[in-house]
Amino acid sequence: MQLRMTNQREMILRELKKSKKHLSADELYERVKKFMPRISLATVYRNLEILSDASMIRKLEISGRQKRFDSELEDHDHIYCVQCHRIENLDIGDKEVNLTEVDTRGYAITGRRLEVTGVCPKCQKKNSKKNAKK
Amino acid sequence: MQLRMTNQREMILRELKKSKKHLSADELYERVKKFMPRISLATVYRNLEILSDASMIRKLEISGRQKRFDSELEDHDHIYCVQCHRIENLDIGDKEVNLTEVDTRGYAITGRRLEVTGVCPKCQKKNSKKNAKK
DNA sequence: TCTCCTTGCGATAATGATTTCCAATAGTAA
DNA sequence: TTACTATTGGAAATCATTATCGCAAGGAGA
Repeated sequence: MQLRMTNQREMILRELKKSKKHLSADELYERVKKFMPRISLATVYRNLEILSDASMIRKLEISGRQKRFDSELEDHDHIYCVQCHRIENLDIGDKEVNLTEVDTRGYAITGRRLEVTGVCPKCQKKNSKKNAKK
Repeated sequence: MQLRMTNQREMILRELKKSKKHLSADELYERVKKFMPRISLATVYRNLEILSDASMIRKLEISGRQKRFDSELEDHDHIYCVQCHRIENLDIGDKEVNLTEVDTRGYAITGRRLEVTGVCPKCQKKNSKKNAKK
């Protein structure tokens, strides 16, 4: 099957790259709709799937209900707020675990990442306000 | 609120511990149903939520659509088959990244895990058969 | 024991995210 | 132009999960 770079597809890719964040399909839909008011949410889903199959973007299978997509193709690590579900990149420098020393149970490794969970500064602030009220 | 250890709750906990795998709610439902044919899927969901709130089990927020649950409470690492969605534990020994040396962006850290993705031995075998046919 | 109150149950409806279906449209190649 | 195929928008369907509801069960206290 031959891929066509349609306007919709191009716009989706462009907006994802522009944001530099880990957007969900409907967040991206809201952004793209500003330029293409008639685009369908199904088109966004469809193209995110196609683009990640074609390795032009990356699908993050982390964190709860919604999938998130990333225009950064390199493996990198994430920190994830358990409260507001924000995901941010984590720079751990050269401290990564050397997998060659680990028993990987016969798997053919395709990727790796460190997922750290926690409460982000914003939610911490929110929580301390709440607790003060009580 | 006072927790009662009902038969259903006990059975769910027992089956999860017995399996030593990372089961989804409906997989667990199928197992428990063998002993309690009248149990409701809602009860399984409800109790998995309650048990993980009570820190008696752990909810894994990884891998695709379904949540998975684990009776192992300690933080540990996983390897995940991108093809059949199997999850297994990964023992990386003492080679873990020391987070105190990492900029965690002001997050209050609650957990961490290394996620390695790959193709499991079974799927590799399946794939080589397929390719041979072609 | 009887009564009140709370917790938990099973069945089912509702929800939210994602996927599929389908008829219409738009690129592409001869 | 014509024929073919990929892609679209919109709506319906699906899948996992959660909420609701009426009822049963398990104390606690009179």
